[in-house]
Amino acid sequence: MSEVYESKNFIQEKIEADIDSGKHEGRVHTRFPPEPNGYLHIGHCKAIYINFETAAKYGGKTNLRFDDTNPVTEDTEYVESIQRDIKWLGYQWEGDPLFTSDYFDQLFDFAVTLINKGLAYVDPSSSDEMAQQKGTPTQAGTNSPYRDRPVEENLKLFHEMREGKHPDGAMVLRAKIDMSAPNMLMRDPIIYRIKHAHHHRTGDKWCIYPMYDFAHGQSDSIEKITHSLCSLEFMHHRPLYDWFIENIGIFPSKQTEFARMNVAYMITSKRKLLKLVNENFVEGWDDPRMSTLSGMRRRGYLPKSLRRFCEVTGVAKRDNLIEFELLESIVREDLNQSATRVMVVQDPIKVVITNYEEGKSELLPVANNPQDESAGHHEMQFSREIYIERGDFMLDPPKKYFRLAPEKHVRLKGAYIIKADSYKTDENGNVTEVHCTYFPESKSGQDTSGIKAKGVLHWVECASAIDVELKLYDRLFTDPTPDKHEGKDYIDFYNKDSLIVVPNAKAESYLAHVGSDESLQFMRKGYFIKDQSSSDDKLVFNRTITLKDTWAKMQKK
RNA sequence: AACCGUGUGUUGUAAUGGUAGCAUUUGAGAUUUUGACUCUCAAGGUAAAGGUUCAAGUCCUUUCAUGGUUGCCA
Repeated sequence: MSEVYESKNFIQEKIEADIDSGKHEGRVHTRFPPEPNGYLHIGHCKAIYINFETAAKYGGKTNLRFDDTNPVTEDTEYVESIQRDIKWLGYQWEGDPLFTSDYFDQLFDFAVTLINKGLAYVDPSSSDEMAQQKGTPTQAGTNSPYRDRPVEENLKLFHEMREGKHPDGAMVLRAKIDMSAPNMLMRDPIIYRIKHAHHHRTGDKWCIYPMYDFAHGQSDSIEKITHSLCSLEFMHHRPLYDWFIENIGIFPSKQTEFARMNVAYMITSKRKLLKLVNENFVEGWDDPRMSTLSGMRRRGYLPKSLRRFCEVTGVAKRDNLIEFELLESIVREDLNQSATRVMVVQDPIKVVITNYEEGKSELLPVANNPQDESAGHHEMQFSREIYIERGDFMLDPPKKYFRLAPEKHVRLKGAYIIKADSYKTDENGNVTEVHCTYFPESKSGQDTSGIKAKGVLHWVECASAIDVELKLYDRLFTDPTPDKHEGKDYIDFYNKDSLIVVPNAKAESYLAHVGSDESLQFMRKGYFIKDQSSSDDKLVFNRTITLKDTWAKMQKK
């Protein structure tokens, strides 16, 4: 048996080393710990992928834990959207969703433990004073005058904090570590603060809340998480993470950091996304232009594409900026495999086939997906008057133009070859109607005409066409890193053409019956999905992405 | 400046000290009843300098570049 060398990322190598050494009896348990204060975005997508896939690879489990230690910003709306999005992505967490707030009692006890060990103290210093004490990265800090407060006094004050005897900001509980540590986080970090605020789950039970550093690691430990995978920004927190676990004496979860994924033209700052929503640059968190999972779902991206995107972009520790084109190529590749082909004319111009008998019509079969024989076909009505795309007819075509022009032949996809004979114009010289003749022997699939037509056009028969609204989406920003320019706001790079509405496109009747989960390809145009805002009276389709267009690219040169 | 990280084609990511590969992108061509898809070919890379070694992207040293760290956010 020859062994194929399998390349592993650094997290997998670390886990395999742990398994080989018998750590935790080879158990692998990860967690995804979002704060419920915003919608999940492409960056979370990567974290979800890494946590769930890594555990699954080693037969382990993954918890979903809401890191809800800041009642001021958190809300149940987000708790729900987050669960919906993770499920949509295709992952299922272990058991019920968990909440850091469920551990508030234990965390309080942990704090008491530290106080009793002389490793935490209550400090009434003001915010400014504490900042002074902290020093700077190059300058050691100084001890708080309250650092050596006796244990009994700390205990009494801490309980008073809990009982609501002190207002917000009056005092905090601090860990007693090392005010001269090179790592600023080790300079007696705050672990509990007073916040007389209503919590989305614990209500008014608490008026003190633990800080992230005093909640996250311990929550991992309580859940017996073996591998706590997080992004690089928490690297500096690892010594603190370990310090608390060690000094409280609880299960030794270990943190490993990876570089978070950055994607060109997408922003992932919750605050900046929220501003786009609040100031109506987009229609909501699920606007198809947003980098949120909800947005990408509404845009028509498939969950498997997102998973594959995460896989293909890999796991490493270096900063990265993934090209948007890579995401697009994956989205196209998956959609190409499964999308139903239909014809929709975005900017119609009427074509009259003068030698086609008036009043006659026929039904012509069109393959649902040439990539997949088993997808079958549907029928399109054909008759004397049809619409084609305005841009597919030119009076004075350039070289290598395969489309319709006077005296030129084209194939109507799935139908006949036609030749343009004449046309009508309005008073401004714009073409309003094209008159053609068709070749009865050139019928699709049984062509005996011998006529060669290089161009193939999509079309929709006038009488049976239905009106639909199209929303053509493009990237939200005109710059790949809109929020990385000094002195410029990311809003300055807002792409005003990121949404173009086509109110009256002409679609074949098939679209009247599609569901909102059916991926569609509007032939020669792009991939679309029915929007949730559609009603029986008004159908709306979102453009997921265009088809590649080499002709347009050639034209630009 | 100090501390902690990170440097492989345009971008992303592989390579057990032993042939620098894959995808994307770009370009050329073939094919095509979607100027799509598919196929073929091509372009393009180990930050720099030294060292160890039969052999260095990989190990060591120095330099350079780059990210993070001075919230009662997570």
